[in-house]
Amino acid sequence: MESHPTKSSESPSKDYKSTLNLPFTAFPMKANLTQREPTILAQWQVENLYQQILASDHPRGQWVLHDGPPYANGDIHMGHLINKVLKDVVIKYRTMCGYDCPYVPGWDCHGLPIESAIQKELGPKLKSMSPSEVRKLCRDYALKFVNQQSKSFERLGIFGDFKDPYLTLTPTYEKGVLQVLAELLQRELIFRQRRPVHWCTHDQTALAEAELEYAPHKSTSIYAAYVMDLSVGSWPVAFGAQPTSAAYLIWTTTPWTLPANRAVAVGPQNEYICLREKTGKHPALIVARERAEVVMQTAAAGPLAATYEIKGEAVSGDALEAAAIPYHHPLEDERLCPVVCADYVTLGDGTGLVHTAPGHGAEDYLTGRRYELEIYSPVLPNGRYDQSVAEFLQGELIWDANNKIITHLINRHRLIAQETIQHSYPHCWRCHRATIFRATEQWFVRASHESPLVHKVEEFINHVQWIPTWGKTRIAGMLATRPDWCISRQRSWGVPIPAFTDSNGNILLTAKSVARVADYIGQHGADSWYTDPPEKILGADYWLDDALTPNAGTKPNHEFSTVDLRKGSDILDVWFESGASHHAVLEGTHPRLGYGADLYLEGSDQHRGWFQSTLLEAAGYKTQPPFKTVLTHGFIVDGQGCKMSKSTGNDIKVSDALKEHGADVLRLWVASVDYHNDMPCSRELLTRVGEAYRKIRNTFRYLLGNLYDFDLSQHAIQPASQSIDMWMLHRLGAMEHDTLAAYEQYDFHRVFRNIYEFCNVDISAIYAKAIKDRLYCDLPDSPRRRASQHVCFLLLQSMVKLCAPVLVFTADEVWRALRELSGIKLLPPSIHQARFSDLITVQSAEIELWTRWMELVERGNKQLDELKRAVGLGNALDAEAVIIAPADAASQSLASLYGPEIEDVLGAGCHRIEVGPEWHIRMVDVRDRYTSCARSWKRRPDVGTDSQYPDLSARDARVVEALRRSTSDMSDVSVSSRG
RNA sequence: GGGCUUGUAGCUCAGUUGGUUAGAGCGCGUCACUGAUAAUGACGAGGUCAAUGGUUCGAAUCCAUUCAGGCCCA
Repeated sequence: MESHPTKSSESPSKDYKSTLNLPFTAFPMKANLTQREPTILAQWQVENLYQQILASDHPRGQWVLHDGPPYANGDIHMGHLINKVLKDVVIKYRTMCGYDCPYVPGWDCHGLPIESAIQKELGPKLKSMSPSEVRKLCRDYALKFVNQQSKSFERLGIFGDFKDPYLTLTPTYEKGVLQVLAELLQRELIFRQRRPVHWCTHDQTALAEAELEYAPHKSTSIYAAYVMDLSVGSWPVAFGAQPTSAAYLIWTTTPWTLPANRAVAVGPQNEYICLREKTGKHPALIVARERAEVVMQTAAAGPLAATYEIKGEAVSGDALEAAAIPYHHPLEDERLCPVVCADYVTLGDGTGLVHTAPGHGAEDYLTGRRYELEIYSPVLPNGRYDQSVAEFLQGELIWDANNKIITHLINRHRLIAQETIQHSYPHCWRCHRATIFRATEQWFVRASHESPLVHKVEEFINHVQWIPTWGKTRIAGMLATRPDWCISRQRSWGVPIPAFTDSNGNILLTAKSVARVADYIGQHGADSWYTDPPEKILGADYWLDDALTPNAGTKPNHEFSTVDLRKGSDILDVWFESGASHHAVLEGTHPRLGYGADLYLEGSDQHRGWFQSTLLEAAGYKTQPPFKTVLTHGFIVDGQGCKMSKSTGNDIKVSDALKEHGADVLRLWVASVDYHNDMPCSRELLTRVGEAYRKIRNTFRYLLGNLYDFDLSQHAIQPASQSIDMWMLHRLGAMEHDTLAAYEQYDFHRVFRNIYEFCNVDISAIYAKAIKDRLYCDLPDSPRRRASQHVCFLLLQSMVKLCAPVLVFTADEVWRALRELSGIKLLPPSIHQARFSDLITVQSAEIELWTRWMELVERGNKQLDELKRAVGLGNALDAEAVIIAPADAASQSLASLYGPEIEDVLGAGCHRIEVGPEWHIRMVDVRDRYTSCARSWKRRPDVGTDSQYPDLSARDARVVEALRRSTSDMSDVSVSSRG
């Protein structure tokens, strides 16, 4: 080994380093994004970049993504991040395709969360304040968070009209909302009805489905006997002899609804039997056959402590109904209630007989309507019983009433059993307290499945592209089963439902009156509803002369006198407000956008939320759908695929992640995972993405580093057809093609994969390695070198564009470095003003040969590794590639043509061609055989050919000699023009 | 409990209409380089395709059930 000539023994080596064209660039390897990004942002501000982009030419016309408004409350979280980044990526991509893509961010500013926050701040002071004063505080609160979130979004590199966003609290927006309401009134799609709605007794308001959260809740469940009046109807003979007393056994988890009981529902298909207690002292019980065993076990432990047994045959539910034996109301003995049939009665739990209180349950209500039962709801807004109930319950809080009712039942021997159960139960999204169903007078949009509105929505749905495709199934399914939409809320922070009542109780809410109020509020803001008198708001006496409000209790053609009107105090559901943005923004606050957005892009939860409220409203009066495409993304989960939440401690804060990684890394993370499903995120994953970012950045740096003396206008040169350059261009073309297709299909994780693997494999492991020798060692102006530099430039230019929608800061930084190069000064200042270039295409005939050469390279690498282990060969430059080619002339000529390229792709010192039966390669340790070139470090036979440079290979000797001459001839021109 | 949906190496993802020994990049391990250097290259080890049971000559792929997640609802 010692006999091998080594580099260190060749002292002149150091002297040659100055004759090399080593990479040079001011572009730093370390990104330091946390510091750098804000300076880039500041630069964009100075350049007024977003406005510049909007003002430029857009040959492909307008393309609008309409922003779904986040709630103006709290700091932004990862959910905001993915949504806004995805939107921004789409918009930047479209912009670079030549579209005009204005982005108007919006905020949902009204609603309970803000009002609750203010209430909490105010405490008891609240009572002394007028709605207007409270609204002022709510407004300030909302605007504060709009401002805060706005800054956070901009920090993420999101472009948009942040100086002129849409806010649901502006008068113009509010006007738009009311105009939509007027349109729906015009088409008789709004009605008023007494109906059970989800009700929060703490916040004293009706709640929408979207305002509920389900959580475990402990309830007292009871088995209660509703004693039958056997003097009426006919005892089913199948039950055996008629007992002296009998009862329907019901099971409920809400004993407090017993006062409102109006019927017992049975399943028409279910079979019922009669249980008799052995002693005969207690009433016989009617239960579903399938539930009998469970009931007997439970009852045995109950207050009656009795054993029951089955007597007689079973009868079906409809037979039970037909028997028409009423029962005595559990709390009002004199009231007789019927047995009715209902499809929803299941045998999964309970007794198969359902206590039905039409004023306190959705299904109960429907049953109540069908059987014309009283929709009775004796509970006040604050959750206390009114005066219509039994005396011992009047004024009682319902949650406290359970025990009183149970005691009452026990005293009257009507409680068969009682237990505490834990089950999932709806809670108010704000105060997190359990909610109830309570029948009240509310405003509804006719949106249940029999409404014409729903048919129109179904039609719209078919004309929308849903991504992923199952979005359509999902929203269609929801639509098919949805109830009418309760749009009234008993709060102050929102858009008022501009209904008036006169002293006779007639209600004024018509398309005309609402349109009139819309104009007024559009001028004076919704606050004016609370401050200004009806005659000022409406302007003149008013007639109910257009669409009647069904069930509003107003006679046709009733004449209202504005001085006799009182303003209603309900406001609209916030979902109605945001759902109106298709008009209030696209045709109202920002009419340049126009109705019918190209894209809505939100989390998949919005199938029930914004997409649906938008569709329902638009279907009420528009002929075209409000969006052409709906794209949904999933939710953030942790490394284990579990939901992120503060309570489990697996949540990642945007501000922390931003501080640690910078916006571009976070954006790259968004692009790296498949957002169609849940998006995994963890510290480890972000670190991984950070590494990917560094690889991409370093690739840019390497390419830039090799272009320091490249002038596009002078040096651009076509590579030789057999060169690795051609292979590289071909790969670039293919990558560009697929990456742009991936953008077009919103497949951003494919964009990421393409770019990242391209950096790792095509550029770094293959191309950069192969062209090192020619870039570093050739004469600066050698065609071979210039051709590779040109390819480096093309790579850089293409990749920086492909990265730009995602890596908004880094791409801009690279772009500005690119502009500094010679001969290409016409580029726009920022990458975000650039357009995608035409695709690079390379004729494929010669390219196909490269699959064969790459196989040889792979085998060569394995052999180099074996040589490394076997004989300690550390450097491929000390090896010779022996390319074995078939003997025919064509193969031999191919081998000699591609030999030098294969040598370079392997990073070998030299190559030689041999004849063999088939294509093969053999790597040979030539440390004993050849000398290493002191300049290129290639170990090859032609070292020392030039006697003037005995330590150099032929190529290097020529180069050094040429450099020597040029420096001595033109001593004022430096060899390398770096810096 | 219902609707929609997901489950392929440690991680992120590919796997066409079922067809050899299930792939890639990263990470990891080992080694090399020190002229991309807080970089770079090479080689290598990793998988019962969530589980079970079917259909089939043949299943990651089709069917059923189960388990574990997610969103929405009850």
